[in-house]
Amino acid sequence: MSRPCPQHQHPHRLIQQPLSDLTDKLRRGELKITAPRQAILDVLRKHSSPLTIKEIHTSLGKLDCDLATIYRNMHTLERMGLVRRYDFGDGAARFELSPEEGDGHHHHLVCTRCARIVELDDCFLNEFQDQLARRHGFTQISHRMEFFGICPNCQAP
Amino acid sequence: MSRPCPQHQHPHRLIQQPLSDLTDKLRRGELKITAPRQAILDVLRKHSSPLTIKEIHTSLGKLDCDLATIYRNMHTLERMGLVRRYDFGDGAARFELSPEEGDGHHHHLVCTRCARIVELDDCFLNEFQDQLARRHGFTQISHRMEFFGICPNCQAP
DNA sequence: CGGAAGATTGCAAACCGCTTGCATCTTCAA
DNA sequence: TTGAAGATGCAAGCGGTTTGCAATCTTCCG
Repeated sequence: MSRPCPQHQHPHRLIQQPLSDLTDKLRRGELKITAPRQAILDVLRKHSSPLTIKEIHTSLGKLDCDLATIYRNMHTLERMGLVRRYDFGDGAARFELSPEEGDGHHHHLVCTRCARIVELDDCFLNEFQDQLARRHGFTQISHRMEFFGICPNCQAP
Repeated sequence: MSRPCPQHQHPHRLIQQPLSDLTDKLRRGELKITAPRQAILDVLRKHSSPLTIKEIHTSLGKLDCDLATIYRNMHTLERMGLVRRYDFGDGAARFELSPEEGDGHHHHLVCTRCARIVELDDCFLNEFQDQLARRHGFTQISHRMEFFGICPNCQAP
């Protein structure tokens, strides 16, 4: 069922291609960029929406590798800054390159009928978030925010 | 392992005790308030934080009932206004009485080390949310927002 | 160069949250 | 009284995720 993973030929070959601007962090860490990892990052970079493991696996195409490998690598990449999201309501984790902080931080508007996702480009919560941290004595503060509704296509005529 | 459910004695007895202010909706609907449902609502009313199914099941104590019954009732109660949340990062759904809209709408600040949850009492997103709906043509819009950080107790000295 | 130690992967089994099919029981209405 | 509708317990099943293990590859050190 699963075709041979290219990993079999060159398992730990260090790949020196530049990563996306969002993944400089990854380079700074001591992470070996193996073929499956490179392929996973390529898929994530190609899509603007957060992807499930299954979607990533499907998108790998010829670079197909074992599901367990993807799951394990998502944990590894998460430690390096990848964002894991559970907020889409179906119980499956979704991943995206954009870090919670800094440039590229954004939120989504999700249609609850057809699952269409609209990217929102500005986040206005930084100041409020900082106030919150001071008020409650929290550090390393971050947030998640998603909007839900019914998109124009899905509204009954 | 599971002790006999009290349901066995009085399965569909209508219980007429007043529900919490948040659950007037439930009364208006045509929902039979059975013993397991009453017990579940009691547990939710006793806790200020959103609870997982497992936590609810544990809290039921002597009113213990089958897990499948809780799962089924959560769907039923959800249709009546109960709020299901997936935004706590472990993939398990959590439930709370407060509805998404109207009075009682609020968000949380979660400690990522000890899971302590701080309730935040004001939500300032309604106006922004309405703008968003107009701009993208969405209807029935709602949102989820959670903050994460490390609480004072968990910060290294 | 050779070989040990560590990292990564594929495979299969297990785990966990959740759902569903079925028999049983209660309620409610005819 | 009788039958339909709804709720529950039980057990099996499903999908997403994790884990144990052996094999393979890289790195490092003698």
